[in-house]
Order: sequence, then structure tokens, then C-alpha cells
Amino acid sequence: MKSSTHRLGDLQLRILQSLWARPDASVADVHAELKPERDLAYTTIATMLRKMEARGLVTHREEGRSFLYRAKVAADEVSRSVGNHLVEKLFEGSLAGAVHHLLSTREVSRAELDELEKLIKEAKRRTK
Amino acid sequence: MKSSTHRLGDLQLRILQSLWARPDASVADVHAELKPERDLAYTTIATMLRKMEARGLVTHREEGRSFLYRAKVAADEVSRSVGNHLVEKLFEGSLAGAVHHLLSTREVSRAELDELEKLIKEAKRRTK
DNA sequence: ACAGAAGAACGACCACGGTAGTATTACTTT
DNA sequence: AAAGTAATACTACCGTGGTCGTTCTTCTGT
Repeated sequence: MKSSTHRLGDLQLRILQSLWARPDASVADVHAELKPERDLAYTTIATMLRKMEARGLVTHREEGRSFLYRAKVAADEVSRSVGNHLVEKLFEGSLAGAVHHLLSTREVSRAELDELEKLIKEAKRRTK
Repeated sequence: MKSSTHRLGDLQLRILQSLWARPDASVADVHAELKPERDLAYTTIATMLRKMEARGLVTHREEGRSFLYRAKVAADEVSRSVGNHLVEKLFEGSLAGAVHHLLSTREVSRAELDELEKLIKEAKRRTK
């Protein structure tokens, strides 16, 4: 059911993140959470959620007179889809190329480097 | 002037890649190169290039009766922009999180792992 | 000289992300 | 009962990626 989960807008992604953090969320919940960062109208969130439901990204159930939305796509499903799409389209499938670029253009802390090294070692052990 | 180079459509990115591979390219050149993978009309490429020029992604100069287009944004500039945007939006800025996801969901060859390890070591030496 | 090819210009559409105002409905408070 | 409040539904609008068809111009081969 991929429903083409790569290519999500920033707002859609942000809303999904908000939904992933809880079992259920009303429009008001999401709106309240996003309020500080993006001062959007209540109806903007509501409309977006409706559109996202039409695309199969979320579902809702009725609870009294309000809707409780729930993400229908998993966080790692989206991460994988978007990540793979990026590596594929931008680095011709070369993961090393992608990581290389990320390393060379971002500030990476010592701790992060250590963690990365551990990840590589682990992956190696698994493929051994 | 970054001109917000993240968020590029697939076709735009593909066209840019075609332009990066040569100093100059006519519409016909790009169209011919993309023909096998995406069978688009000549005018589609031409229109897209014109739109991309309006957005500052490419430039053109006249050569006889045809236009020769040239990418105005560098490949690594786009990679960096898109990559950073991804890590930021999808992994809350955690590079390790991003790489972890890529590692765990893609087939990664031994050779690639070796290369990654080398990259990490090099980065460490640089931050030392 | 004329027909045809090549190429740019323009306009038209559709899909969709994002944004929001207005209308409607239903529930609560005084 | 009237007024206020909270929630969804509907419609509309803009920007932009993507896709072409049509028209206009200009060069070229016979």
C-alpha cells in the first residue's frame, strides 16, 4: 500500500509527526501543538487532515462531536520511502555518496561519529 | 541566494543532472537523453527549462537558432540543500538517525560499508 | 522560390500542497 | 429561549510541477 508515501509536503509531514506522538489527536490538539512554530488557522489544519485522509495517510473516528485522527502510515515507513527516494534520485543509489555529502556539509559531533561507526560495525557483522 | 533549491520536482532534478554532465545542452540534447527513461514531448522539456530559468535554476545563451542551457546551481549545492532539509525535517537533525534508517532498510554491499567506514574515520581525523 | 523541418513562445490544463473564509450544525451557558 | 461556542463541511484561491498543443519564425534542402 505504498500510496506513494514519498513526496509529502512539509506541513503534512509535520502533522504526521504530531500524530505519531500520540494514539489519537483532534484537530485542536494538532493545531495547538503546531501553533508556536507555524501560526496557522484552525481550518487549515482541519482541511489538511481531510485531504490527507482522502490520500490514505490518516484515518479518523468520531468521538462525541469531534474527530480523532490517527496516522495510517508508520513513521519508519515514511522515513524509508523518503530516504530511499532521495538516495535513488539524488545519488544514483549510492548510499556512500549520500552519507559522504551529509558528512561533508553538516556539523557532526564526535558523539555522532562514534555512533555512526558503531552502526557500520554492526551492519558489517550482520552481512558477514 | 539559495533560491530555495530544496524541493525540486523529479523532472527538474533529472534535467539538472543532464545539464551537470556537460558544459551546455540544447533542449534537443536533454530531450534525447531523457527519451529512453521518460518519453516526454519535446515541448515539455522546453517548457520546463523555461520555467526553471524563471526560478534561477538554469541560464541559457543563444547559439545560432537554438538555446544552450547551463545549470546555474551546482550539484553539491542541491545535494546539500535537499539532504539537509531531509535530515532536518525527517530526523529532527540527527544525522545518525538518518544513516541508521538508510542502513537498516537498504541493501548495502560490503564495499559500501568499507567506504562508509573510511569516511567516518576521515571525518574523525578532521574534527580531532 | 517554396515546402518542410527546427525551434522558441505562449497558453491551456490538471494535480496537489497550502491557506483560509464562510456556512452549517450541534452543544452549552445564561 | 437566545446567544455564544466548538466543530465539521464546503468552496475558493494561489503557486508550482508536469504535460502538451498550437502558433510563429527562421533556416534549409530540393
